[in-house]
Amino acid sequence: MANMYCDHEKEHEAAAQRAKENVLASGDVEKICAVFRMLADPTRMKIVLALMQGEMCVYHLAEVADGTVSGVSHQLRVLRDNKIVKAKRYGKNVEYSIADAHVSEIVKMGIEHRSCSMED
Amino acid sequence: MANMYCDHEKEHEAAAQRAKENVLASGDVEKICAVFRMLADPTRMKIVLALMQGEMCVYHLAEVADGTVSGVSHQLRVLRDNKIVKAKRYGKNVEYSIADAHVSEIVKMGIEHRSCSMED
DNA sequence: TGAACATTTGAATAATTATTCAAATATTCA
DNA sequence: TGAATATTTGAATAATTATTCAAATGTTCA
Repeated sequence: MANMYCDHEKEHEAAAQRAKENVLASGDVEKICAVFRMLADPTRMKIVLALMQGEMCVYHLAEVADGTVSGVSHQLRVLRDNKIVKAKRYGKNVEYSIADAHVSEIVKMGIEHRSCSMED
Repeated sequence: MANMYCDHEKEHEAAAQRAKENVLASGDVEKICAVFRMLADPTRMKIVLALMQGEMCVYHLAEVADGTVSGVSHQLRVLRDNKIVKAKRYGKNVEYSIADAHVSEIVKMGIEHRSCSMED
């Protein structure tokens, strides 16, 4: 505490302190990560991007995501467990849709970020 | 195409079509995912949350993230490769900071999303 | 009821990735 | 130059997770 570790010790300590008192203190880091983890997989991302255009059932989602129905169904379960999408059955079919507006917003920001960092 | 797969066939087909013409067509899905993948790991998220309070060097980041200096350094490399953080050396120290404003915005949305879905 | 269709599930495999520890590199300063 | 400090790297291990295929479940309708 008393000894200087680096040139900007004081500023760093202060920032570190703020960080600890901030979100880190809540112990919610893992839960915040969970949202992002859902969007980190290409198959899941394709599913979400597809659902942002309208509700759909597994068959069409598999088509859009270019995967098997089984594989997409597995990911839909994960997405459902994590409250990213919701499901409703209509007869033989189950229609999926985005669970809440935040999800779409976050995805849109991701797309925007990508567009703006095109000059790699 | 001609046969009905489910009750809302037409709407689903239309949405699927839109999805394919949209972001999916760009082939950038993997790149969009990359941003989210960076934020999907607790250690990396803690690093980013810390840096949102101000620039810091590995030692303090390790302290905040409650990890080893080596482990945090590895993740800093990943974050750097993915343009999430940037580094600048000052003498013996290397100061890290958030690479661009989008990153902070996306993280904030994640935190917000978490806060709003507290009623689990 | 049972055949046909739509979707989900379980178990196994394969692939990805975070973490650890020891060693290497970089920088300052006496 | 060499000792001290700060950071990075490489290789190995451990853990997580996406995908696949076969089988099970749910739903309609003749």
